[in-house]
Amino acid sequence: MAAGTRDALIGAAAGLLDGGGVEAVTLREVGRLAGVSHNAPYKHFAGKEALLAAVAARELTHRTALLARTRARATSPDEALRTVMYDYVAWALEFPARFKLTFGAWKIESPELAAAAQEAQAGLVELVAEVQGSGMLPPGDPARLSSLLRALAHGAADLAAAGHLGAAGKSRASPADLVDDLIGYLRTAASASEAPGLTRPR
Amino acid sequence: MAAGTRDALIGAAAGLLDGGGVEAVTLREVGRLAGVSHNAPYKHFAGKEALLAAVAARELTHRTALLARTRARATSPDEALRTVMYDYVAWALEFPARFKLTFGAWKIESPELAAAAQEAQAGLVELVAEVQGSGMLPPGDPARLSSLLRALAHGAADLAAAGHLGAAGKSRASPADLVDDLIGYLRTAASASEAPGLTRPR
DNA sequence: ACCTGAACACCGTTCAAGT
DNA sequence: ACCTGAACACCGTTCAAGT
Repeated sequence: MAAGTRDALIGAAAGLLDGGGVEAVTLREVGRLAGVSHNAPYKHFAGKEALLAAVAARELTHRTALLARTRARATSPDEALRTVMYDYVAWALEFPARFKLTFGAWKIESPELAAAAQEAQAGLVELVAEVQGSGMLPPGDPARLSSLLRALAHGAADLAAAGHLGAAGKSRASPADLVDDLIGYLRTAASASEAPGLTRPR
Repeated sequence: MAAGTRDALIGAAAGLLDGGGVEAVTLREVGRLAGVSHNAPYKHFAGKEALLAAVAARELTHRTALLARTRARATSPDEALRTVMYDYVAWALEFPARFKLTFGAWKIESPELAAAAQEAQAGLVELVAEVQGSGMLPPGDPARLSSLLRALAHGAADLAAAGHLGAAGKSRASPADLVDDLIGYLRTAASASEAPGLTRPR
């Protein structure tokens, strides 16, 4: 009640999203779940797209908070990075609709959403820089290396959520397996770049 | 004319897809573009979802043919792999709606689509195995390594298409840059695994 | 400031017919 | 076998009111 109609609408939309994907979230049903009429949402959001952007912003904010908590609790930057990557793919597999919505293409200008996205990215870059400092990742621009890590996690999670990872039952690698593989290769590359007589090609 | 109504419907749907995304492809508009009534599609497809699956299958078949042509024309497996990866991200950036549709989650059972997906994957696995043979990629299960490569390309392309790669103008890495980075790290790891006195951790 | 009911244009799908 | 027109239930959005 005290939560306000706006938050109730966002919550109802998130619930419908989890239940049946984006196509299940209908402004009319959202209003029904929130206990208001089917066009009350227009007093809080410019339209359906704006409501969905608010859901995505809330989700991104949650993810950023989780990342900060993981960093604070981890015993090492290396462990924190792994946990963050695992959390990312686990989240995508558990809530595929939220995942797809959050990283969809937004036609709408949402400062709230843009700010949340930037903060999430900044946290990962900081973490990657820390791991580089401990020698477990190769040197170089931490922003670019974090883009590589994120792209891998994102792609593995998206393909797995859609059932496009290891089609036949042959060698089905989970997204977490691919995360492990990448980090392992990067660690090997980091060691090689430090080993005497082995320099990276310029 | 001789193309048949079915192909005309698929072509019309693909055109609408490119013009304004999935939400722009409407069974009624598809029929209009194909010169038939708004419910003629039901004589060729079970419903809207089935028509979209047919578009995705056609797209996947095209991509598989392109991959085979790239392999045949390349001067080396290494060059072929790079070209295939670049083509993948370029395709995603030029036709984001087709890309998203093709690798979306299908609730529908489409043998045509499943067969096309399997063939596309098999081609990449063969290519990766060839590159491994030339020592430019680390050893191991080629299916798993190809999943890693594909997941990176997929994630980089998807994030870039949605504008989520390198938010601020700071260090915006293109999907192709990330592909280069990954292949470079893998090559370093492959060299390290061959270098005497440097073994991969078991 | 927030909400409502009626209305409009649109869509996916079904059905009874037509050839 | 393929196509059509009418109809049904649904949706996003707008508008004139209400408190």
